[in-house]
Formats: sequence, structure tokens, C-alpha cells
Amino acid sequence: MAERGRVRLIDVARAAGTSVSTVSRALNGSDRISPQVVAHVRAVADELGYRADRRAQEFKLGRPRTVGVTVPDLANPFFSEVLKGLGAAARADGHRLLIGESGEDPAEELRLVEELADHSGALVLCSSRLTRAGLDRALALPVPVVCINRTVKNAGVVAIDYRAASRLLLEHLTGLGHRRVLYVGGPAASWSDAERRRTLRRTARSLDVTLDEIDGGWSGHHGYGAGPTVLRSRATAVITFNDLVGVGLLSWLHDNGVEVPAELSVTSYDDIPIAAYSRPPLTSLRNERARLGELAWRQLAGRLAGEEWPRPDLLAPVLVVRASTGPARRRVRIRAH
Amino acid sequence: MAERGRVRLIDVARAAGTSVSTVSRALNGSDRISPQVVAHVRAVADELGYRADRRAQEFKLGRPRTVGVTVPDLANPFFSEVLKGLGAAARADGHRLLIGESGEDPAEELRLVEELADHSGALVLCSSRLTRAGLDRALALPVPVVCINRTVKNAGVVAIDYRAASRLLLEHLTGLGHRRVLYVGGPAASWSDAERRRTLRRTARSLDVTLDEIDGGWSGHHGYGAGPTVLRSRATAVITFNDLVGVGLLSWLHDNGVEVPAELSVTSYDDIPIAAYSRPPLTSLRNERARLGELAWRQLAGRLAGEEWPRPDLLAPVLVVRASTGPARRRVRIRAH
DNA sequence: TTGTATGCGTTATCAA
DNA sequence: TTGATAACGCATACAA
Repeated sequence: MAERGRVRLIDVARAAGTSVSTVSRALNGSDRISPQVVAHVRAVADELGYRADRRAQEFKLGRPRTVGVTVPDLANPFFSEVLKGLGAAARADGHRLLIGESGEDPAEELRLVEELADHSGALVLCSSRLTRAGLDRALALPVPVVCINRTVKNAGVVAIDYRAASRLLLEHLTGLGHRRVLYVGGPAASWSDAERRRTLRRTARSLDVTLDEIDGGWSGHHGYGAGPTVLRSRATAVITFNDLVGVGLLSWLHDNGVEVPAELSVTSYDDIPIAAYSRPPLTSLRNERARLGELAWRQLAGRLAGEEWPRPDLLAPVLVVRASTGPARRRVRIRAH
Repeated sequence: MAERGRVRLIDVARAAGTSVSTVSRALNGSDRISPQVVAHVRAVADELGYRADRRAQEFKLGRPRTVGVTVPDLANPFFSEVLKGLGAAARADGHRLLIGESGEDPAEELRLVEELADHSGALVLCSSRLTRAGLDRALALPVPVVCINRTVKNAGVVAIDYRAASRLLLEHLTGLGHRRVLYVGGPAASWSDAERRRTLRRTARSLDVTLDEIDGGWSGHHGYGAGPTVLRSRATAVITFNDLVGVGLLSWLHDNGVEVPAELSVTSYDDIPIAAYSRPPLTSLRNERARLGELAWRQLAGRLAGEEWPRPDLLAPVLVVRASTGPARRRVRIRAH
């Protein structure tokens, strides 16, 4: 019995010799109804294999219990973890996740957001690549929006505290004697990357560290490709946009005979699981990604309950020191290449 | 103007001085309608900022254009890629992805499947951990189901050709002189793991290779933890369940002074991006994970169009040989530990 | 070509 | 405590 022959409320009512309202009440546990009727209706419903049409229910009831989420890239472990936390929290409150991937493309993300909004009661934008105008359109939609890793007015905000993060990183490096640091950047439209650069610059100034920057990306490929530029620089320590980039860079350095950390220290943001198993293991900033997702749902749940947006949730990262960072070497040796 | 003040079809009709059906037809591009009216209605609709309620539309029209997907673990890059391919293909055909994560738990997966089925027009189970009985219940749902990496009757099937995969791996190893191989397994309820074991055993027999097996898991942690057992074994080559396990194992071997591949060869399944950047780079079986998702959607699309299930799509992997495998050493040196 | 009226499956309002 | 009926927002068969 395919979709067509589906058992409806009225079928149960007929079989039970009663009305749809009674059946509805019996099944939904209303109080103003006799226990015998409830038992009878339940029995009949079971026998017929009745399953309520949840779509019709939600349509009638109003807001869909679905949370729309956009991520730039599903293959990035950072977002996987955020989705995990978000999904678990939302699910615990009876909500589902509708997920869209923008492919790092702002225009596509905007299409996605409008599409998702049509089927969701709330929206979460992970590391949104939306333009300022695009974001305004998103916020004008008739659903509450939380941004993860992007600060925005009139919306929920959950983000990593990059100010604290950058300070932890640079203080660790200066503690090891590094005075010249190179930052290998991330995706162009990334707020996180902009924020990392901004806070690194600021902190570098206050710590009297010389900070150079080059463009990069988000994957191991980008890190490997940055190898030659890194080597040509006069930096004794490198900070990469994330661990994937860091691991890619480590790989290039190894292939080209550069000792880490003896000749060059490498460190990065995020501390995804693989960071512990790279060679050498990567010093990285651990952040509670799953918690980002969880907090996003908390904010949404509050908002849906009629509350105002709370203050942004800022998550402080923890520096996990591993073997990829060590004392700065005395002299920068320039190699031909 | 929040959810309440939403502009409906009837509002547009009133403002345009016409009826709902005319507006509906004008907006949906029906043919039997005069161009002037269309223009007028469109103008009014724009002015009012009308956006059709897609939920109501789909409710009225019937099947939801949503694909429900379950994965054991969102943080596993294998599934991320599958989701990518599936999402892109489904989206190109106007469908969205409703995603649920089972946490490797068969009972949770069953709950998830029933929940997703309530809101989807089709289901994709990625590496389902469902019991036989659970799977039967899933297939009894009024939506078409495709299984990725699990063979099942009366459903769509898209899978990696593990028979070919295992043969590629073992032939590569025997070509290097290995006669004794150890397999570090995956998650308990995993069909993929069972299939890898089955095909490895069979191929090992035909190639006269001695195959030992130990239990493992799916993460780097599991691989690292398997280190001592691996070392105690008499194998000259190790095959791990996937690259994450492989990378974890490499890390342990390095920490304990075991040279790879001089003393031990390591290889695995999947070839996720990180495999190319591990130290040493991992010999692994590349499979087109995104294509798995894409093919799953193709099967569903056909089925939804009224066709029968096609034959299972089997994807042949390609062996990517890197530096983690080399000639078998002559003697197995047993170390104290 | 346009308008009226019905129904999708459910819940909620109102009488009985 | 129950039952008939009106919504929810839209699309469409049918009537005009």
C-alpha cells in the first residue's frame, strides 16, 4: 500500500465508529475524553497501522519544527562538528536539520537561505560568506536567524573568541622566542579569516611581533601550495588558517627537508582530531565546535519562545601545545629553491 | 511584519482586483491566461512582497521534495563527501536534504529513519547500522529507500565494489613480497567492515596470503590504540579500515620508532584528502564518494518517476600508491614492549 | 479567459 | 464528553 492507500484520521474514525475529533483527541492525549474511548481508538488505530501525517500536522499547527542550516563546505571537519552539536540539541527539542551547502559561494548561499527559510522555522548560518546586502536580506526573512562565527546586529550570534585565540597563539610563540611570524590565510569571503587577521595584527603590535600575511585557503592542498612562499619568508614561526592547511604545509616542509620545529614552528586554529596524529603533532587552538552548534540552538529556542536575542556567546579556545612548535632558531637560513 | 502578517494569495487577489485562482495561474505560468493580467498580477504581487508559502504548496501538491538522509557520523569525512554529491544532485532537481545522524547506534537510526520518513519523499541510508529487522521496517515505509554501502533487496543499492578493492590492495602487497597481512577492523555494526573482511579473506586465500584480523574502529584514536597489537603480530603489512585509522596507526608507529614502510607497510581504504599529507603519505583506495551520493539520487529520481529499481551501482575504487607501502622485510623482528 | 468551490490531513472552535 | 465544521494556504476541476 503505497502513498495513496495511506490510513488517515477519518479511516480510523470510521473503523472506530466515532468522529475525527475524538480520534484526534484520543491520540494526542487530550484530557477531556473518557479513558475507554481512548483505549478503543488507540487499539483501532494500531490495528489499522495508522501513522499521523506529520506534515499535515505541522502545516495546521503553524511553524515547521525544522532548522535550516547553511555551511560553506560539508567536507570541512569544523562544520561537521558544528552540525553535530546543533543537530543533537535541536533534535532533543523535537526539531530536524535541513542542511544546505553553499560551496563557499555568496550568491549560492543567498539562494540557499531563501529556499531553506521556506521550509524552516529557524535558520543557522555557519561562517556565512554572504555579502552585507545578502545578510540584510536573510535577516529580513520571517524566521529567526543565528550566525555562527560572524557578528551581526538583530540576529543571534555565537562565535569563537578570536581575540583570545590570537593572543594565546602569539604569546605561546613569543614565549619560545619567536619575533617574526607568518600567517597563512583562509578563504577570501571568510569572516573568520578576517577576524583572525585583525586580532593577530592587533596582538602582534602589542607584543612587538612582526606579522606577515599571505593568502591561502581551507584545505591541505592550500597548505602544501604555500610551502615555497613560507620558506622564502623570514618568519621563524607560521600560523595557518586551520589544521588542514597546517598539515598540508607540514607535508611540504617534510618533502623539502625543513625540520619542524627545529627550523620552523607551525601552529594553527581549530584542533580537529587529525591534528594530534600529524607528523609532528600540531600545536593548535582547541575550540568546542559542537558547543557552537548547541548554543546556536539555545539562542533560537529562546527566541522562538518570544525572548529577545541574548548577548553574543563567545567561546574561548584552549591552546593545545604539541610538537610542531619549539624555540625560535637564531638565524633564518635562506635557501635557494 | 513577522510570521503573522504574511502576505497570502488572497491578499494579492484582493489588491489586484481579481481571484485567487487567477493569481495562482498568473504566478505559476499557466497558459490559459491573458498576458496583461499576468503582468498586472505580477506587479501587484511584487509590490506587496508576496512569497508563496512553499510548505502549503507542497502540502497541497503531495509528496515533499525533501530527501531524508541518515549517516552514522557527520564528522567522518567519508560521509561528508557522500552528502556533498547527494545534496548537489538532489538540489539540481529541486530537492532538499533533511539530515540525521545516528551516532553509530542502530536503535537511534531506526527512530531517525521513521522521523525522516514523515517529512521526506525519499530516503537514503548511508552505511546503515540497522539490524535486519530494522531494515525491514525502514523498507516498509511509504517512501522509496536507497542504501549506500549495504546490499538489500527491494531497495536501491549503491556501493563500493569491495571485492575489487580488496583484490587491488592484496595484489599490491603480494607484488611487494608480503605474505602475512593484518587487517585492523572498523565499527562493529558496519556492513562495510564485514564486507571488507569477507572479501579480504577470500582474496587472501586465493593469493595464498595469511590474513589476521583485529577489531578497531573508525577514528585516528582507534588506529593509535591498535599500535601495540599491530607490533606484536607477525604481519609485514597492515590494512586499516580507513585512512583515519591508518593515520592514527602511523602516528603510533612513529612514536615507537617503527619505520614505515621499511619495517612495516601500511595501507587503507577511502583515500580521504588527509591521506596524501600524512607522514609518510598513505597508500589508499580512492573511491568516488561524492558519486555514491549522486548515483543514490539518480536511483531515487528514477524510482519516483515510476521505474523499477535498477541493478545495484557498484563503484570500482582505484589504488593510489604512496610512500607507506614498500617491499616486505625479510625477517619479522619481535620487539619487547 | 476567469471565478467559485472543493480538498489536501490535521487541529481547534463551538454547539450539542 | 462528544461531534460537526471551519480553518491552515494553496492548486485545480468545474462552471460560467
